[in-house]
Amino acid sequence: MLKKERQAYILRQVSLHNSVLSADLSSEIQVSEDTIRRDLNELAEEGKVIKVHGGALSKSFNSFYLRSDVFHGEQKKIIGQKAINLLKDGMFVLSGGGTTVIEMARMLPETLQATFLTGSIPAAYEYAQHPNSDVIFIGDKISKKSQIAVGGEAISKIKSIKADICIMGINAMDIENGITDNDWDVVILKKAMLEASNLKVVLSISEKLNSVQRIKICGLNQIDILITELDKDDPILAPYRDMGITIL
Amino acid sequence: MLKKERQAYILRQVSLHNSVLSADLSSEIQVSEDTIRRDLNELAEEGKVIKVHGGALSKSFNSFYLRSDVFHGEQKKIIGQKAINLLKDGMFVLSGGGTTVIEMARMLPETLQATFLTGSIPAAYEYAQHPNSDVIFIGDKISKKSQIAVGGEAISKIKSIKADICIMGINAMDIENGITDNDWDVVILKKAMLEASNLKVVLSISEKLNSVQRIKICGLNQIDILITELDKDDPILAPYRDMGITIL
DNA sequence: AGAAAAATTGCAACTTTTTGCGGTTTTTAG
DNA sequence: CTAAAAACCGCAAAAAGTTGCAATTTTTCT
Repeated sequence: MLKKERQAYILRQVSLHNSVLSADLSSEIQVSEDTIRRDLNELAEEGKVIKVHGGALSKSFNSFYLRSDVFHGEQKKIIGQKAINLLKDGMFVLSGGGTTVIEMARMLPETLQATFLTGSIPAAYEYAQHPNSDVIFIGDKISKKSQIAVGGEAISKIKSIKADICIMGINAMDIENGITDNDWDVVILKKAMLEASNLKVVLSISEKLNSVQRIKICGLNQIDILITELDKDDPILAPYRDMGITIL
Repeated sequence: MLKKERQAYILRQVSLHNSVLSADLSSEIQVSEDTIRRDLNELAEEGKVIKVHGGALSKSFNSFYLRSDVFHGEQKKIIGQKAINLLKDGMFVLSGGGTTVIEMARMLPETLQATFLTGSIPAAYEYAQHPNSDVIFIGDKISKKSQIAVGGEAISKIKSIKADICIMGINAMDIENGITDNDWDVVILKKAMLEASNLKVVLSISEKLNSVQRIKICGLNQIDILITELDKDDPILAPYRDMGITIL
């Protein structure tokens, strides 16, 4: 049995059962556990499974309990506060769904009367807690990984609107490649969100600056404002200011 | 069972019951209490549960909407279990958003491969936890009172589909007036949902039977199946059976 | 074609992780 | 205060992982 064939078999088993044991696979396809382990390592490297002691798990199975990113909570609150200052009564706000954005949503002043458009379940929930702001959910198939609506329906809905401001958390950005991500559906969605908004605001903890992921969302020239937890004169941010981005 | 799998199971139990006992988990998954304790310690370390003597508690903010108001939780679990038996692989399920429905969503078997369509934020969130089922959110303006999408956009989207089954919690029903509610937007939505489905299933704790509210959703002749926490031969249900509704 | 290079695979020795168990200490509840 | 339950500690065995290496297969290059 060829290596590729074997790995395809493993992937099928994983997606079928949500988890596999190295020992089982070994006896099923009659190769040593070492080989299975090496296969699992490769597949994990490629991000196709999650390897654990004794076997591997499917990605989707794991997605929901891998969250709880309360680690940088304080930094995200600082970012949220800065972002809130951009919001004014009457605005149409197109909003993404990362933890940073949700932190912001929790801190919104009750008096704000804005309309939030989002495809993120947690974000919609938070916005809906605010008595004076409206929430419009952009529906479609929900991506389990990120708890947001992705797909053509959502994209075309976004393309049909024009928001005052787009507030978006990101996964990676650097000078050379701009904003990047590793989830195709999310990339498409974020592109559409940026195009549909006048003012384009990006929220990011500094840790994510100067890192790159596989798929490009947009160049830095597309971005108007960058908000991090750092002071706006911090040297890390200088190159971004030089690119013409306003730093808050 | 792999360690991560076990911890995922524990997390699920915690979020389901708000608390777990080490001894229970130990006998459920057939490992020593020490192992459970170590798992709980790890999960507590990661901030995913709160460890206490004898077991662990859920972090209240882990699940993002309030659970305290699930007053008749046990009854709703009975109802949920009955409803789950109606769901088969491959089905398109149109789902409402009451607490009873959410209770059902939490109990879905992981192996179920169905597609859930809903406009309820909490329901979508719960459905999205299931690795093998898809969720499609029917977006529109979110009603703060009920955390569901209401409005023409949602209505027309619902009207454009045909689901196998509609699972809906209700607020009031009686023989004379059928199913009634007191929120105009919700009434419109539920009407559309019923029309878009082949099999129409209503979930209701018995307390809500034989009560009336202001606005009519539909007559009893529109309903195929009624699920309550009562035994199907309970005399309270007799008049509904006489109307031709299947009682489960 | 045929040799060199690279990749794949299984094996053995060794390390790390996981887990259950007995004994001891701490906590809880009456 | 006291007894039972739970937590903790250390240990040892089993399971899984790692590493280096040799045998074999596949690929590459002339």
